[in-house]
Order: sequence, then structure tokens, then C-alpha cells
Amino acid sequence: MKSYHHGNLKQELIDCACKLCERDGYTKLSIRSLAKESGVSQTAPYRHFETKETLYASVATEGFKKLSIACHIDADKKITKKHLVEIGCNYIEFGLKNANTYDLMFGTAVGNFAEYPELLESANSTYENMRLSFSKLASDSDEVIAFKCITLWSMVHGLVGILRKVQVVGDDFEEGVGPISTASVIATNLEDHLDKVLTGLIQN
Amino acid sequence: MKSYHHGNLKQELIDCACKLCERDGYTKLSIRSLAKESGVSQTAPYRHFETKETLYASVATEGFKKLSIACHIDADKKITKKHLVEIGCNYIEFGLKNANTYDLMFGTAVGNFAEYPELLESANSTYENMRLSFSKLASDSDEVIAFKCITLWSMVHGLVGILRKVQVVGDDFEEGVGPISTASVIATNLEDHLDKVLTGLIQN
DNA sequence: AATTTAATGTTAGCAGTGTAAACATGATAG
DNA sequence: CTATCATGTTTACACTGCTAACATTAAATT
Repeated sequence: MKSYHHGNLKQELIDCACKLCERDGYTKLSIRSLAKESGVSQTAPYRHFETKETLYASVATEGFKKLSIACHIDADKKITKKHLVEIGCNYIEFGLKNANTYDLMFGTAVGNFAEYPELLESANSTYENMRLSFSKLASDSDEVIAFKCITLWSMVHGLVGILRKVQVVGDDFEEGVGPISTASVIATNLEDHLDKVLTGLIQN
Repeated sequence: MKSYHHGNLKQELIDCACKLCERDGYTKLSIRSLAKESGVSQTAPYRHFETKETLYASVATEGFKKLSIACHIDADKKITKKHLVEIGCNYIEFGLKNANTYDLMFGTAVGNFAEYPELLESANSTYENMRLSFSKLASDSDEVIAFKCITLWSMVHGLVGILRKVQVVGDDFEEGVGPISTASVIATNLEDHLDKVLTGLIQN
């Protein structure tokens, strides 16, 4: 027999939402279905999430935490370009393996991160982690480090988007010339690709 | 007095949808509101668009056509890196100025382009245009050209995403070190940035 | 020219959604 | 032990995508 109060509803809703968002995409997620899944009334989630966007923000927050972990590398000593390639690869792998969550994190489902302090914090700390790795690489100024960081981020972010999209674009081109076959070559040689692309940005 | 048949409903719906999608984002668009806007019954659009996704596909198709135009450069002669920078800048400008439409084109609102021949065609021809520009640059093999093309695309695509997102991430970092200020520097020096980033990819 | 047909429009209605308001329960603080 | 307040429920509203059945008229066929 169930007690009137669930006890741990908020966390269960978040966990469940993360799972469903990743499985079906966040558009398919409804507060009502989520409530049903947790065996609770349709409007119970509203005691924990003001709006659906608030729920999205929680899922996105979890996403950034996982991304932070995925992109973290141990390196007390000076790190090399190889480390950055590794970060980039891990980032891309995360984006491709958690594509639906990634959409939530980088799409427009959550309009303004500033309205959700935890989300803001987790997103910023993902950036900050990456920045710290860069700062260990070379004795660049803070500005240059930040610049390189945003540049790498935009590169891997772009690759995630294009690699995913291209699979859906169809390919009626000659062998080896169309976007799909090309992207697939890049995808299967990610390390080489990142290494090459980072060369203009960083030496050694 | 209006006739029973509208006469040009499909095109009017597409035009209207393009406008509303760009103004409010595609999530805010409803078939019913669209119908009302065109002074027609709630279900009339279904005579022209099987599902909402079909409508999205039409809007995305228009988007790719515009993107193609934006990225087109006149160059019968050999083109230089400068031309590619120009293409990249135009691409990014399009992505930032038509952010909501861009989401529709590169997000998951339309699941499988192959189901919408016109969309597929317009998306592929955007790629093909870019590829042709690259092919005029140097005497690379077709594979290398395609590779560079996808790489540039992913770079500018990533920049569009990050430049947009960063504005929403908040910035509680030191001066010049946070993502916002850094991205803003990149955004205001786009040409320089692209030039630098393309150097690893292309000489001259 | 008359008639059939197909394209395009309307009306009514279902099932599902986000969300607000009013109420119920029970854990916890006084 | 009682009052309060966080948490859960019920009910309801306005909106959505979409379907089915019907209406109108343009186009094709005889």
C-alpha cells in the first residue's frame, strides 16, 4: 500500500524525465505521462516544477553535469594537444550518444539559463573545466585561453550537429563526395580529424 | 466577399508559417493559429500538409533555399581562402539573423529529410554549392574537397550554436575570461576568426 | 453542354497537453 | 497536541494535432 506522500518524488521525476528525454526526445515528454509513470496524479509534478521548462532545466542540468564528467581529464602536469583532442573526442562522443539530451542542453527548450541557477552553474562549470584544461596547456594570456576554449567548443559542437544531421540528409552524390560518406570518414577518424583541425589553434 | 476556395492557400500558409516560425520559434506555431491567420477553417491546412512535420519541412526547405543564396559567391576564376571566409561569414550571419528558422533546419523537428523530397533537395544543394566553391579553390581530390567542405560547415555551424547559446549562459567570470565576453570578441571579429581557423585547413 | 470526379474547403469531435484553483492529507514545528 | 505548511488530488479550462463526415466548386470526361 502506498502512502499519500511519495517521499522522493522530485528526484524520481527528474530521473524518469532524463530517461524518457533521452529515449524519445524531449518533445515527446509530457508532464502527465511522467506523473503516471511515477504513479502519482497528473498535477503532482507542479509541486516541484513550476512549468515544463523548469523540468527541462533540471534535465539539462543533469546533462551538463554528465558532460563535465565526460570531458574531464586528469592532468596535473602540463597537458598537450593530445589531451585536447581527447577532450574533444569525449565531448563529441557524449553529444552523439546522448543526442536527445544534448538537444535539450543546447537547443531553445530552455530559453534563459539565468532563470535556473543550477543549470547556469552546471553549464558554466562545464566551460570552466574546459578552460582550466586549456590553461594548463600553454602560458597564454587568459584572454587567449578563453578564445581557444570557445573555438574548440564551437568546433566539436559543430561536428556533433553536422555528423548527426548528415545521416538524415540522404546522399545522392558520387561515391566519396557526398556529405554522408564524408561525414562517416570523419566520424570514424575523429582523433585524426580533431588533431588536424586543432593544429591551427595550438602547437605541440 | 470571399469565395469558398482560397486559391493560393498552400503558398500563403508556407509564407505565413515562415514568418511566424522566425518570429516566435517553431514551437509556438500551431496549425490552428496559422489557419486563423489565413482566414480559413482550423483543418483546412490538412488538405495541403499531412502533418505538422510536413509543414515544418516546407519552412525548412525555404530556409535552405535562403541559406543557399546567402552562401553563394560569384567566382568563375580560382577562388581564395578569402572567398571561403566570406562564405563562412555569410553562413554565420544567416544562422544568427534567422536563428529560429535555423533551429528548424538543423534541429530534430523534421526527423527524416528523406521523407520530404523538396527538403532533401534544397539541403543537398546547399551542400553542393559549398562544395563547388571549394572545388574551385584548389586542385584537391574530390574526397579532400568534400572533407574540407564538411569541416568548414561544422565549424560555422558550431559557431552559430555556441555564439547563440553563450548569450544565454550568463557570465560570472572575470573580465575577458568568461564565455560571453570571449564569444562577443569572436562575433565582432568574425572574419579574422574564420581566417585564423581556416588556416590549418587551407593555404593562401 | 451535362455530368462525373477530384481537389479543396467546413463542421464536429476525440484524445492529449500545459496549467490554474480549490481541496485533502499528513509530516513537522510550536 | 495542535497548527502550519509542504505535498498530493480533483476538477476544470483553453489549447493542441488530427480524423471522419460532409459541402462546395474547379477540372476532367462523356
